[in-house]
Amino acid sequence: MTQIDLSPKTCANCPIRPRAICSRCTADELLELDKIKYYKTYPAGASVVLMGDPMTFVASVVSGVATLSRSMIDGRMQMVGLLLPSDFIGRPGRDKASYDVTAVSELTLCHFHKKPFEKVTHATPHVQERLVEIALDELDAAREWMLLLGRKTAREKIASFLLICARRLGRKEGESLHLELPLTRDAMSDYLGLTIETVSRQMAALKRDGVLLLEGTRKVTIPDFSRLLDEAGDDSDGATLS
Amino acid sequence: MTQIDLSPKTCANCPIRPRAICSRCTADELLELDKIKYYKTYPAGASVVLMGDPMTFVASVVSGVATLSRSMIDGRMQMVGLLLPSDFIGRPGRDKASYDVTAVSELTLCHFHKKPFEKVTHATPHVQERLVEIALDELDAAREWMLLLGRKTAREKIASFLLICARRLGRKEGESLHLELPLTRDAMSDYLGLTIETVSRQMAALKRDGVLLLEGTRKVTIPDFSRLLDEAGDDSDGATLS
DNA sequence: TTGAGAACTTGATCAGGATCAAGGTTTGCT
DNA sequence: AGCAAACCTTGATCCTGATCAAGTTCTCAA
Repeated sequence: MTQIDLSPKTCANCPIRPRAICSRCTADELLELDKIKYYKTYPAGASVVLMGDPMTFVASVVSGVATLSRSMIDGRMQMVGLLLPSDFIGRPGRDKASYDVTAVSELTLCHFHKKPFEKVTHATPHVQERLVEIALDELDAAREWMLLLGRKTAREKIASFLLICARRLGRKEGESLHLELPLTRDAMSDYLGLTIETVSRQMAALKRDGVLLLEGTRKVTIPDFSRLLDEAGDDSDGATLS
Repeated sequence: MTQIDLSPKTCANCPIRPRAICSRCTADELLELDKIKYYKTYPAGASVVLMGDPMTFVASVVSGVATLSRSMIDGRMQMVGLLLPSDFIGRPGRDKASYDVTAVSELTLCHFHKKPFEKVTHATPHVQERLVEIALDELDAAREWMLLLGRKTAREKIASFLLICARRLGRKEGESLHLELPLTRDAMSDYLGLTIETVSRQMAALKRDGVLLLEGTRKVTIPDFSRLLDEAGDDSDGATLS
């Protein structure tokens, strides 16, 4: 019988997400999933799927960054989700993609063919439960984003974006916090419902006001996290760093 | 053994949504659900739950209209969901409300205590599957809304809102389509990320341009549905009326 | 029927962010 | 190293939708 690969890497690639589920999956289930998985790497800028495409797989992000977006006929577009390592891609029970999925940096995905994946997970309530949880997490993020898009000023939008990045990508170092932005200014504008010029100007303004330090264009240092929280205008109990 | 009430009303009140699921629920499951359900009516304007409140129930809308919203400390608020009859309220597996839920008109809900509800549904994959589906539907709606909030003009926002209402509440009558708006101008502005004045002006403009007819302030007639589709700037294959 | 409050409309002015335009930096390829 | 392309910044101007300010029309209860 084949040895099941339970190294951290494999575990992180379980499309039902890291630890939480793996700890509840039986060896048989893991073996089944192992048989149907395959890795694929996309260059920066590549399209993973287009809206309306048949979705024949689910996947999880191993490394790199991807975005979900919707666009209008005239070219206006809005990013509706940001996918970082360990995030899940796919719509159990749905046949067609509802958004464009694009690799923003070089992107490696761990794919699972959808049919066999669904067969494995279909009758296992703990996996279904995890899928509900994933969907609700995404829903919360989307609704948080609706507040941002509908009601926040440009400056607050930028601060909120930095906050999200800081929570997921930041590493603390004494009082201050370092992170590398996963998106270009252009992609940020798509995410925030702004133009690239406004993003650039507001970044400059936050720097001028000492909310952040910039090294080059992507490396950000936040000297005072609570200051950033204020700027984001956030209601949520986000005083803690995850 | 008590007679299980399978009248349309009860079926429509199954929080896992009407027919689709009930047809797959066993008699025992339905009986269990029946035991733990209770109805409650809220006057217009009443708060059903506030963000952060412990959620001790799930429910479905029997009649009336409710809204989900998030607000900022300074009072700015954004509606993040609209609940019409047959819609589901609740977050399986979550303890606290993530949004405010407010009755917009007189609202009747069919409640289920959460603990026993989860006990009934916990080990039944077909219910879990349905819950995934519900969550994904809401996610699609939220992301569609993100495009609206981030990229559409005021006029397009109004048209899109009318479109949504038309799809769910409209009744056809020859070429044209009648509907009664479920929200006040004020609530519309909260939904669309606009001010009440802008909503009023754009409604007037659409009327002036013959996209809609108004009888009083809530009764709308759409003489040409495809015209409305154009105005909404929608990409989706919405040529059909559900 | 009348009156009070809520809901809605309309107008004038203002401002935040978009648009247009030009120049500067970084990155990666040969 | 040198060049082109992509990426980013900054400035000037414009325009959509916000804000401020009256009015008008509904709704409903006494």
